[in-house]
Amino acid sequence: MRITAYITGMTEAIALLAALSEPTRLAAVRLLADGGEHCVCELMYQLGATQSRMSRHMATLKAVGLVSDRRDAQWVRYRIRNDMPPETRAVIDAVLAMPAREMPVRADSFRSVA
Amino acid sequence: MRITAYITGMTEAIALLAALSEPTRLAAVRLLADGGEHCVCELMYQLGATQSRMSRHMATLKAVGLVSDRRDAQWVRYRIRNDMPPETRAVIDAVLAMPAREMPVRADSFRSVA
DNA sequence: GTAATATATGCGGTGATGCGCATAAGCGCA
DNA sequence: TGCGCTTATGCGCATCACCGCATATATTAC
Repeated sequence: MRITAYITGMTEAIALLAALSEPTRLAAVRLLADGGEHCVCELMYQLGATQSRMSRHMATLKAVGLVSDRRDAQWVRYRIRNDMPPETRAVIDAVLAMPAREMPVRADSFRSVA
Repeated sequence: MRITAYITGMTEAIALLAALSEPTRLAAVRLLADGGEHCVCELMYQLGATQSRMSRHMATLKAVGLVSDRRDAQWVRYRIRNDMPPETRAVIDAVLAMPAREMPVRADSFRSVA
């Protein structure tokens, strides 16, 4: 899904889900969920990501309205936006409440019994 | 995101989000959210999708454990799984609660003020 | 058996996405 | 002005996701 939602007629829900469906971005949101400000350098360190990679992912999160950024000297501090629609916030909270468990190998990948 | 979660070490949350971040799949989940059974032919009609496309999307939703299917004569009836983990169900409910509004053109796509 | 209906799947094309690399741009300080 | 630190971005590449088309499979009816 194209997350460049400025042009396309994309639904907010889809933009939100697409933004969160990337592991590094979701991990960043998890870190930012403490409510504090985090610079890119800290995020890349915590998540083991490249500088350009982390910068771009944060730009994506910003584009969909999940985070805001603020210049502070050399640093750019990102934080979760507190003026999100409550429905959006509810989705994020629900997602973060999910255990970080891996997908189990499902025994019923074949057709379910009637 | 690769949703073929049987091989990769993918997080449940990521698999769920990736599955829901596709417009047709999310729309299908919306239709199935009435709790009833819906065959592929009905879904493709309601959503204006091709047969193969709809079939594949439903297979994806099934692969991540969101829906189950059942053979009924020529038809395959899909429904929302009722044995989902409550955290997963909570995410779905939160997503479906989001208004179907389109992404607004954000005036603050540039840097936020300090 | 054949025909009709419904669904799944192999295959190839196409565009989107995520990445690294290099470089530009912003900021403070000497 | 120049240097160091931090972040953004242009570019090309590799991969992946989604698609349509054709075909296979499953089931019922005749």
